[in-house]
Amino acid sequence: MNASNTQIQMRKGLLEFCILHIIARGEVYASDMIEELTDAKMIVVEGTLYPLLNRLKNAALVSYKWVESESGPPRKYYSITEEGSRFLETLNETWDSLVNSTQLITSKK
Amino acid sequence: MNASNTQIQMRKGLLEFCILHIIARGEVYASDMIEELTDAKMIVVEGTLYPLLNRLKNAALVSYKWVESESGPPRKYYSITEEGSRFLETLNETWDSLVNSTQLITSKK
DNA sequence: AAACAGTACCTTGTATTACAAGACATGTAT
DNA sequence: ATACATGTCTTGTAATACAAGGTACTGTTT
Repeated sequence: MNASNTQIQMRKGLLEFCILHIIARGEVYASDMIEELTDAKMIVVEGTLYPLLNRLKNAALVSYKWVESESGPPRKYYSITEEGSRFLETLNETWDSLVNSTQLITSKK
Repeated sequence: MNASNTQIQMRKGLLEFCILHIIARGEVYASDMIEELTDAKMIVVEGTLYPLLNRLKNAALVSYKWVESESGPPRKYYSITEEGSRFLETLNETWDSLVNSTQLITSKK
């Protein structure tokens, strides 16, 4: 039990939420997402992201299309589906509630 | 992939943080913790809590003593250790950082 | 005393998921 | 050709919340 593992555990589940938000803003491919997450100090590696994207796609929360790159291999550009948008709304509520609960517990004297 | 599971995943890792906070405030036993978490709308069941308390104890972040109850079986009253207090401080920072990162991502237009 | 109910602690098995450490395939530059 | 960068994906491992039980102690009712 160490801080590093706990950080991973805390981040768990939040990634799905953040990824959906990023995709909801417009078409992006994996490296775009990693860049944005990294900029926000939310570290994620490829081995985490790709399976997560596949889960989202299998759940019909996102869709993708192949786009040829001008230099390099083709990319999968993801967009959010209607179902994904609805799901994201419930996640927003879940997150607000969770922050609220945690605030309540951790700020008590 | 459903909201209920995602809520569980989001809560994952936060429990350890919240439990440590509750114990840090004074001696409590399991039912006290469940009551406080439930009041704060952070659901947790016994099958989750007991293994978590054991992990914390094995990591020397908390300690406990048996206390006879006036009615019913004896209780394990937990307190936080010095090491636990230090650990909790790093978790506070981790949480702040995580909230900040999430805020950054989810509020972007 | 025997049976029951309430309280408190704990365990086993399952599902989920982040990560490490790779593999593979495409395009560009040397 | 060879090397490098880019992009997608897979396998195996570890961690942990939960469901669904079990065990043990105490007091109450029959």
